[in-house]
Amino acid sequence: MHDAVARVRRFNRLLTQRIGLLDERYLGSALPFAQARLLYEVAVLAPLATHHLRRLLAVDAGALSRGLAALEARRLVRREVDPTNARNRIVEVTAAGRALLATLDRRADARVATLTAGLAREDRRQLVDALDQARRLLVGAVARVERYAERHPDVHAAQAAYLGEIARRFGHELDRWNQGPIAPAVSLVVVDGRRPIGCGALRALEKRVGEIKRMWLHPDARGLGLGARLLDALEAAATRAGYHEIRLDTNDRLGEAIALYESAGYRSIARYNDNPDATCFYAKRLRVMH
Amino acid sequence: MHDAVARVRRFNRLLTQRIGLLDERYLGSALPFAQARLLYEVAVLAPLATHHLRRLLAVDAGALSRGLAALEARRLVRREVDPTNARNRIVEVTAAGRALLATLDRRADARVATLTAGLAREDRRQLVDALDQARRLLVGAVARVERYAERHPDVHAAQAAYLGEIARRFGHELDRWNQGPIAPAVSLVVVDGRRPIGCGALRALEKRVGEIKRMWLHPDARGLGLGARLLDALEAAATRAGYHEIRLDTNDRLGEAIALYESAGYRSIARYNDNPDATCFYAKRLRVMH
DNA sequence: TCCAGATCGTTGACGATGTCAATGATCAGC
DNA sequence: GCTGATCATTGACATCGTCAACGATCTGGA
Repeated sequence: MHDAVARVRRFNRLLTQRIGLLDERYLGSALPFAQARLLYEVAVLAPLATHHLRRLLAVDAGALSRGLAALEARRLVRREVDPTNARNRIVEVTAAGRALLATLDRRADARVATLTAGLAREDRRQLVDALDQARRLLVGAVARVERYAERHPDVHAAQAAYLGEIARRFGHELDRWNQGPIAPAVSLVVVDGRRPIGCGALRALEKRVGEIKRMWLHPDARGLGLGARLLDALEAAATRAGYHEIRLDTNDRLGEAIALYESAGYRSIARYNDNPDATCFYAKRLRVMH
Repeated sequence: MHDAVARVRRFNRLLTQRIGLLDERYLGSALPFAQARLLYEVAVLAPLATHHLRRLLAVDAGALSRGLAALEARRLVRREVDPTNARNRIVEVTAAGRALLATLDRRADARVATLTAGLAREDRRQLVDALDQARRLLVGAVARVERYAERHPDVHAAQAAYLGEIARRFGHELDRWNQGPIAPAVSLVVVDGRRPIGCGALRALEKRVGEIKRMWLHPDARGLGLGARLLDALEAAATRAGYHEIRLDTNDRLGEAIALYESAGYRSIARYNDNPDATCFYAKRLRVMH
């Protein structure tokens, strides 16, 4: 039952935010609609610089500035000047922000539960299945994996979201080893038409050996087969670049990523670098192009 | 292919307008979003009094007044004082309004076609099937058939929409025979949560014989099984009221209605009244309650 | 016949939202 | 060290939804 609600709400979120359904507009009016959506996205992506957030949400700079100011006035988010670049602002969600978000989440759950309460169990199952399939196919129809110039702002934004998510999940920022640019690289970006919703990079590790770095998908875009498409595209780029093998490192706390690599034929290997944040290492031989 | 587009767009409309998806907001910016939606609904429902439109769309009176004024300034709709009640305004769509709507329609079609162009034929079929099923189940989950007081404004609004649609499809208003109140009657209204989206009435024809009048569903709510549910509810009300038989008249130009009646077990009978607009007559014996 | 209360459309006011443009601070690259 | 780019902020404006006030009109009952 709760899983059903969660699945309906994923579709809901896809349609409301990525496209626009079911109007969670007035869940008790704790927050106006746009601010609630903004708070959700910040919670998913923070800590993050606002100009990256702007890219990932495809919103106007003025609107974002005012929206974040409104959230900050309510002490739901915090904006701080980026110490490494005084033009930028880093956004984070406060404890109060997370608490409010949890409340809104419960209300939205209850609303969807009410919505589907009138359905027989079997119909509810069918609804959820149909919504899931519709979501998968809609995203599949819209999403594209594209090669972007290495310095394209969308590349930076998606990679920053990756670093932000890791920092949030690990409770600390990645080691300096993992910060900064990773050129020379092929940068792929997953776009849903208007927005970057994922990324992945390829760089040379040794002669004929490439390395995959910074693969990330927006949480709302996971579980739809996009990860496999992105990985395919990275491998194809590696093959075209003449590599015979791809390696990558990751962390055992990133279960989704590990499952993806293993199902794509990557095998576990010994540590091949000094990355202090990595605990797992994988490799895959590529079919050589002729 | 075109059928696929039409089906996707029905889902689209359900989500954008009844709930809110896919943002046909800026189809060339010929009209702002709310005005385009209003023009569409007027075209589907007109000729209709604005206070009925207000009920059917669940919009604020001020918003509707300003929206219609904006459309009228562009000469897309016409508002005229109701000759039978000077407080009311009757809205109609001008030829220019219909032409613009057709343009917007083509653009939306093209947009959906582009959206699904990336899918393989089989995937596109699955998408359309999933969307249709999701739409059917969502509407089924939300829609209710309820008994309203005979003079409830929503009853009048839905019945007015019925009369408006007939007038538009027939090219002329129904005969006076079919205008005015039809009391004493049971009035059922199909509601989607916020709005009336259908109606049907039952009145006494003879002792133990009831008559169904003014069955209507909003065009966007057709083909989802709601007509059968409404008819069931009317028959149940008739049974409870002690009727042994139900009759109804209709017109052979209303194919959807005739198909519904026949599939529900109604059999064609001879003319039983003087309704000048009716060409077909049906009856069904009810199971007697004990 | 007349009057009180209900119905209806319009208008003003307000806040939220999206968009565009101007501004000033800061940074990157030559 | 200078020029052009990047970034956040702010103002201006139109759209939109909501609430309230207003006047015109109608309805039902005395």
